[in-house]
Amino acid sequence: MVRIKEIPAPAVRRLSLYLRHVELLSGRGERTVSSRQLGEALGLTGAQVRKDLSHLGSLGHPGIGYRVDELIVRVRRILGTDTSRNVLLVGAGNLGRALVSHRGFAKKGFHVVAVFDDDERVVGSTLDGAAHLVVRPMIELADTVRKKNIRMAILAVPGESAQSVAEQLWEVGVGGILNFAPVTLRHVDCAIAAVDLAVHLEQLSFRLGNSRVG
Amino acid sequence: MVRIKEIPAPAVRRLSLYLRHVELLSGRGERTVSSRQLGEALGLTGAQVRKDLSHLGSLGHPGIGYRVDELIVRVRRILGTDTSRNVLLVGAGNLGRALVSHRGFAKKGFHVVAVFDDDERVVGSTLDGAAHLVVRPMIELADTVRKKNIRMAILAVPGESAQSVAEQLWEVGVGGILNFAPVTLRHVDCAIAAVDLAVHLEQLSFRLGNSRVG
DNA sequence: TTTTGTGAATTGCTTCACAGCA
DNA sequence: TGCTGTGAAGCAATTCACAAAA
Repeated sequence: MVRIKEIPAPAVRRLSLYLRHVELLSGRGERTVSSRQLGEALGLTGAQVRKDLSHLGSLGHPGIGYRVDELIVRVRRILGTDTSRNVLLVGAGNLGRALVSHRGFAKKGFHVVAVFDDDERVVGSTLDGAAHLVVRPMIELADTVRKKNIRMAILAVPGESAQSVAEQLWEVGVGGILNFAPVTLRHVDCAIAAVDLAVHLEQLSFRLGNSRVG
Repeated sequence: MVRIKEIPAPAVRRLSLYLRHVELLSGRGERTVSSRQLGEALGLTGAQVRKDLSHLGSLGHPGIGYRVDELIVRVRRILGTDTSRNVLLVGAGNLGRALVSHRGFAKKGFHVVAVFDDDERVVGSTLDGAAHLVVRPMIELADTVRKKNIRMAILAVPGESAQSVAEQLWEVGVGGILNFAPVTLRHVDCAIAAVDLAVHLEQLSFRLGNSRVG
């Protein structure tokens, strides 16, 4: 069987950034962009950009650069954002509520269509700025995932419950989890993206402590 | 001149995760942990853990493992979180407000001590759950940074204003920016950590589209 | 000219495997 | 025996540099 060459993980991460910038250029009416310009905008070399984009197949035009509309279509298809997706949220705390109304998700075609929490003080309440969403108890998870064809979840619960909720998500067939809880999720065979907000500040702190910045 | 060996960036990222897990173990009353156990908890090999920790100097005890209290002290010192730090927030929107009350920051010793926004509809208002914080106009930025000895900022403004705000932060002497805006910040000589929430969902989407997950 | 795509060279990270200590 | 620290090997990613296309 012919296997499509794997795209290296660091390259996939950068694809999102290329897309983001090229969408910006498109909004400004730009028609083409060179690897050099794209790199410049993101703090990368042109060679890096070309190598990354070469994974999508031959797409650039020698002497011209890349056509922004072609690039957008191609990268979206690879990332799977050429079509919109339903997403669910578990954890209706401060962070969870902010994420539901985050405009960046909708802009990329991710729609939060269900919210779950097991705290009976919030179950049944609606969310500010998203009044169509009522917080549901976890017991309804399986049902909703099936009915709304949900494959991705945002996990914004306390660290103590994160592992257990992740296992529930996996059991009902969710294939990808964006985890905001400060724990490493184990033994769930999903794609997992972890965002520990405090860890990011910690990383900045490290770089401040060891730098010639300033 | 003798130069301290640089710690590779991927190793520094993992140090935060080691610390997080070892703090958990400490809370459970564990006294020691082996590289194997630590790796197991984070999905890494023991060799990886040992190599990473070897950058901190010889710290483990052959036949025993690592003592959790020693490890905590040592990693915190390297990351610069052995002492607490004042942080400011720019952007009092939904996300910004959620971040101010994020308990994970305080747990790691990061205290949001000032909030700025240039929308006159929010300047002067206080934040739920943090009533001591009044939203200030950007004009007061320089003054506050100096008075409160602030070196790190959280940037939660719309993409359109992010670059300009970042430049202001840099000009008043902020050395590290945690950027939630969906743009790449350029021409500011600060340490920058970027968290584009939509990009993380996009990465999950990619992995779902190309996987044997499930 | 300008700019791509890509092998080759290089750099950097991870894994291996084992000597040495407790 | 159990476990660390670390050179050496292996693997992966980045950068170089240039032929080819417009």
